Amino acid sequence: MKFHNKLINWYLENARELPWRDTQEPYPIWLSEIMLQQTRIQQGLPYFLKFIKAFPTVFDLAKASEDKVLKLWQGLGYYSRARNLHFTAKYVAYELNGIFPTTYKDLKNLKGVGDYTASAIASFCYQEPVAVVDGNVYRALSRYFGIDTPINSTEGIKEFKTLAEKLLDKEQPDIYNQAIMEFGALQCTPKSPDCAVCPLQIDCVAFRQSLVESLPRKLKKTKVLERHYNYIVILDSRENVFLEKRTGKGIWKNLFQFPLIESSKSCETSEDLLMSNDKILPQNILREASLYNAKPIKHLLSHRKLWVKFWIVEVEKLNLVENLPKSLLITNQIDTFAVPVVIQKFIEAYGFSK
DNA sequence: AAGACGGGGTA
DNA sequence: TACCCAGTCTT
Repeated sequence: MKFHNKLINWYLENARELPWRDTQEPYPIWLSEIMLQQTRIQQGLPYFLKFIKAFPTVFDLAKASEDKVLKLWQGLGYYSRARNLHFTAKYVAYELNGIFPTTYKDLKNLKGVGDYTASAIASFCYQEPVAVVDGNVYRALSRYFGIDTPINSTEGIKEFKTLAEKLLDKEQPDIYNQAIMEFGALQCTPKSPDCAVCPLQIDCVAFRQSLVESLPRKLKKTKVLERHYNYIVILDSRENVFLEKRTGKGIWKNLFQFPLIESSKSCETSEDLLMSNDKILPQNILREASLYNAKPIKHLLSHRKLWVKFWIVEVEKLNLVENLPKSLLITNQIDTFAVPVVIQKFIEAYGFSK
């Protein structure tokens, strides 16, 4: 039996039921694919359900504000996905009359849609014979064929894509693509796959040569930089608080936060804050800052290790504070703003009223 | 070609 | 800790 037939037979027995597998409509499939980039199904699923409920059609998503989209995306990470999602929704709704492109080539021109996602939508919705290559596919192919080319090298990306195209069942590219990804996710898992019950075991090079644990190969990742973040929570008795929007480049773009003072070393006193203050906040405000968490919160990202401290400044009335940057906004509805997870956790711990 | 970009699950 | 997850975009 051919490789793709074994895979599809396995899939028909083992496939999970997922909401985006009930349909061939591009909107929910596009939405799910964007959400699942570098994201486990278990983590993405509740967000998918939330989005479909809030935005049943691409027009509803297009009509929403970016702030609203980011708020619903809060906690899922890689926020450029949400910004690109919203951009593309507006493009499809207003420039394409709500009709998604129907080919791999045209889909790939959409913002946020790369090789994988274009292949997924083209095959799932329109049965175009194009092969998906995601983390699951890399792992399954690398092991089955015993390929040790690093999957994140330029050469590896080309090699695995070519191989995937060759293996594709062109009569049912949608089923085949689903099958190989599901196989990687459930059977050919990163750690301790249960090779004893694998339908491909007999021809699997990695199994026969005991290479399962060492494949796939991957180039070393970049090193993690450490940073010290001091968030200054300025509030009055009515729980009005200052927020600023992160703009420009860098993490958490277009999300909100308390005014931030970044320091090269850990700040222990309000004097330390003054030393690191980049002419952002008035000195008389900072002198009143009291440290909320003596032990910094360690917040790990894929490329950063953040040490986070929150400082509290209570004032009489927020709108009487002088010499503040114009970029700050005042709110007593902090729960309506999209914030990074580390700030959301503080908000819940501190007990802002909802 | 290498980095930037989040957060959570797992061993 | 370290690695991984239905990757894409920028430099």
